[in-house]
Amino acid sequence: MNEKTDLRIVKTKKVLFDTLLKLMRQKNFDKIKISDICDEALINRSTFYAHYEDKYELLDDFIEDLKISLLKDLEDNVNNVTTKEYIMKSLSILIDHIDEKRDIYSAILLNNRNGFLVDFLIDVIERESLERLKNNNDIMKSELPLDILVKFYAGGLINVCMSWLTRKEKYNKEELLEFIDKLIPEKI
Amino acid sequence: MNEKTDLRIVKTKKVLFDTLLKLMRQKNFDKIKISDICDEALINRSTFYAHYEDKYELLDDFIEDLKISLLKDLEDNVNNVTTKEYIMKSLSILIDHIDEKRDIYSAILLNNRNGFLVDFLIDVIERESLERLKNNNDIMKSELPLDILVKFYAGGLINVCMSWLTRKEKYNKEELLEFIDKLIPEKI
DNA sequence: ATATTTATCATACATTTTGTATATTATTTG
DNA sequence: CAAATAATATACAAAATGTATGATAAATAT
Repeated sequence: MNEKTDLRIVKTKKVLFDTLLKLMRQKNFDKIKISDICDEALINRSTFYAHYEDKYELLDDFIEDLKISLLKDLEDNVNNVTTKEYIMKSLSILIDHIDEKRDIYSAILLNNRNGFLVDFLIDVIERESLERLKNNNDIMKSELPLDILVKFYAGGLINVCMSWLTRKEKYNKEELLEFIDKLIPEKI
Repeated sequence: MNEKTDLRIVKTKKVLFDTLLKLMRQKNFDKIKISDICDEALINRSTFYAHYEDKYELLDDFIEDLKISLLKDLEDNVNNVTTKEYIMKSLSILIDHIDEKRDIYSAILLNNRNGFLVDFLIDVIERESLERLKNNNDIMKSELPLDILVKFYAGGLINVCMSWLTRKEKYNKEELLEFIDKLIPEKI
């Protein structure tokens, strides 16, 4: 196994991704046609259909790629620290990631496809910190269910990061992280 | 001014809304065709075009309607209390609202069109509580910008409410409000 | 109640976009 | 270099959209 995919396929998918991104910066995904993408990408429309059923599959694949690259950035985030430290470190990596791929995430945001980030963060927190949270006396005695707590922070923090994306000039990365630091309680 | 709209228009829009909702519960908005809507609604397709340019305009109008009804529920939420009390009351009304219109919001959520709720909550908080927040010493000395704070809570709280929508059996409305109460600090 | 207005309908048709099929060409892999 | 296969060019069918028009029905105004 680990069969290498044909170079031509790699090329085609890359140009499809690039073109999709380019078009998503110009207009809403809803209004983008498969023929638009192919025209712009200079590939034959039948080639598109050889790879994807429709444009939604292409977008899914595109976002899947984003997720994988995000996961890769996160993977050596060693988790032998406190929950807060871990979340802060994860968010720092996430912010670097979306900052580097600013144009991509702006387009994603513009097209209301950023929901996956909240789920992603929930996954990360649950995978890495659920046990620690369960053993946290402060939280357990607050009688706040963990799933609620995790959803609250994931939703809030991603919303802050995404809004920062559109107003980057207002605060720099370090300031943003300071604010986030203040939003997450120590005792968590 | 205040010219009454023709009854037939009211009827047509209502059946279009109802049908859109029905279809959105069955499949993704992306996959719904104008002809699907018209067939199901038993209206002529040219009638559709007499009112809307495309299905996205219909959806916008539908969501606009939701917003208006939400605003109406909120409007007699007298605001002579603390910020926390005000936000709690607003969320209580919001939760009642989405609970009553559970089917609608489930469909909206399923179709990733719930982003407007976060913006809506931000608006509500900013309109009603920004001045009070500005005069809040605890917040001001924390050096957390208000816009960040508001976005954090709006994103987090809406995310909690939306996830509750899909797992209603887990907690009842009163429990949910208790949890939210614990998530919002007293001093705010 | 009747006249007027106008929204809806039925129908037809042009256009756009999608989806599929096939033979040919070009590129990659082994 | 040979075999495999991805991409292309092309054609065409089907689906969906968008527009136009006269007839019909429903609502409003007098």
